[in-house]
Amino acid sequence: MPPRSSSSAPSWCFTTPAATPARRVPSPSISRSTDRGSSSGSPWKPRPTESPTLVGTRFCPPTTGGARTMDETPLEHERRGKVLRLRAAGIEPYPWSWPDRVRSGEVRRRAEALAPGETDPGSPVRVAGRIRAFRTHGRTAFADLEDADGPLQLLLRADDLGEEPYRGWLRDLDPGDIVGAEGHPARSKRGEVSVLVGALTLLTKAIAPPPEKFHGLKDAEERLRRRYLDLIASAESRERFSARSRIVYELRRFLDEAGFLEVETPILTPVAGGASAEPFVTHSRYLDEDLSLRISIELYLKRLLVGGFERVYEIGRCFRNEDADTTHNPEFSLLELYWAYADYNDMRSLVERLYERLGGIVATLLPDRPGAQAAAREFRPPFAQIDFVEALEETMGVRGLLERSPEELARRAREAGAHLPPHASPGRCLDKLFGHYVEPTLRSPTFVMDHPALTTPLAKRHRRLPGRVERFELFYQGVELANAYTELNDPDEQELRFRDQVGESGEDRYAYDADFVEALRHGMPPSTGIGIGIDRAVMALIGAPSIKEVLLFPQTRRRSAPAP
RNA sequence: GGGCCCGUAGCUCAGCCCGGUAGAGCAGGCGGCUCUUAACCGCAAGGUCAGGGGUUCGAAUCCCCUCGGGCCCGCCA
Repeated sequence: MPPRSSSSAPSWCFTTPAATPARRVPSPSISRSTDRGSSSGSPWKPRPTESPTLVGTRFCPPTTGGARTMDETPLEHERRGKVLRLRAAGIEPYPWSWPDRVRSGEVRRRAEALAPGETDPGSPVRVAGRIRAFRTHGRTAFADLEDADGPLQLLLRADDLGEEPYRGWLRDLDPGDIVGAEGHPARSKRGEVSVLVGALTLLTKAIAPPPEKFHGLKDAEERLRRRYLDLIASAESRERFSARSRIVYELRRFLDEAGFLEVETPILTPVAGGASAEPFVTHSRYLDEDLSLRISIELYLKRLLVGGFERVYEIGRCFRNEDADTTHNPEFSLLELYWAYADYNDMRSLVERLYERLGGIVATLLPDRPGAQAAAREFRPPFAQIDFVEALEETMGVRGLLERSPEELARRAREAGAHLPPHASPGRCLDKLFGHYVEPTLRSPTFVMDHPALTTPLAKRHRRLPGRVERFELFYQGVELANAYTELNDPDEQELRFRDQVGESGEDRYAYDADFVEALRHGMPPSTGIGIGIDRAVMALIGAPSIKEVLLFPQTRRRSAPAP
């Protein structure tokens, strides 16, 4: 670390040569001219040979390279002119680095003890961030800087910075520019935590202006398409996505502590199985075969149970070539977990502890978000449990539902508003009925238990209840948050169910995975498995109304070219 | 796939019902101001009214089509 201080003057004083670190070689700043003592001739007087049009009309950029392009706005044109002027003055608008930086939180801590108008006499700090607002006030100016820790005011005075820089390049500074400032923690006379700046360095010139400083970016479409602007303008948005990252991080920690091993399995697969959904299909030139992007992770993870791994999970992107809406995106993140020698009761208890942990995390992360606070309150074990059939019969006011004819079930489902194909299976009808009558009523966390076997071909039959499988789904606020089974591990039954599915649907969307059946023949231990949609889990935990609020870049249509 | 709503300056929005020179604030320009914080004061500028077509003497405004987005319903474990 090179020496920072000078014996002759306060180290932060703008006009002191040692004001900036000696190693700051590739990072020219406004202190550059004084650094090198080039006192002859101000860099602010444009040299006529280089940019003649700067004389007289300050804001008419030079013609060389300054011509306004077709799709450039007047504002951007103006800012490009500033770039040229800065370069003409020997200031690099896009320097290389800004070492020894502290974040605004550090400054805030040091300035907290100060009285209004007081300056911390200790060592200077170097901060960096984007300028959100700029208030000039004659020979004093205020800039609102923002970095990862939040906002921080810069207090800039001509007396500190020097006449030429203050009247010169500071005027070419705009909201949206990224700057580095060196100076002392201070409080303004009004008490605002600030940095009393001794030297200000342009770190990145923004050509395009940021969103409006007070209202931000509201247009829903623009917020999705240009998420970076949403993030610049909205602390709430930044916190939301940070919270998502933390949720996934805590999820991994929880599972690792529980002894589960994270693995990675193929996304490009010959057969997209494990769920009923339309896959995206692509083509391998190497194999000269069509491959599907996975729609679930299930069948590969179960192969690992056959292979001897006893607790595995994967968190990964899955893809379904279907519509997008407030709860669906064509690509989404799925957690699947498989646990040998355990059953769905063990899994239920794991899920309770998991959501309890995550609820506590979001409550801490997002103290001002009602949805997050509600989640922390609600996800307290034990969660409610209801029996699939009992709950449905009670809500519908019908007895013996499982003994009703397929025709009656289809009729009742259609009466409930479901659009069903002519020969919809009874299982499908029961699913529809449950989705219509019961699911919307499940507001607090509720396990729906022991589905009819008809609705769930891939789970193991119930050990006591005939016609049922060992399965649970977790619902919260009417949305499914988890789906778990005691897994089917009988290879012959698995083969039959694959065949039934393919035959019954009459569609090619159900894929017969012969290789998976072959794996089961070698013996998969009794196991339980679960799938949790990460995006929906995050939505539930933070109270987001749409999946687009928890996806950084949700799928959007290509912007169309103007019609001819 | 069906219904409803939205698209005006870089950003946030008026104007649209009831057709008659397209407005404001922020941001940007010029000038002023040594403690402001949505700073303030003065001046000047900034537009493919999403795109195309139609009605009309005249269309941001009325009608049709297209594009993009949002919400609801449907479809999709």
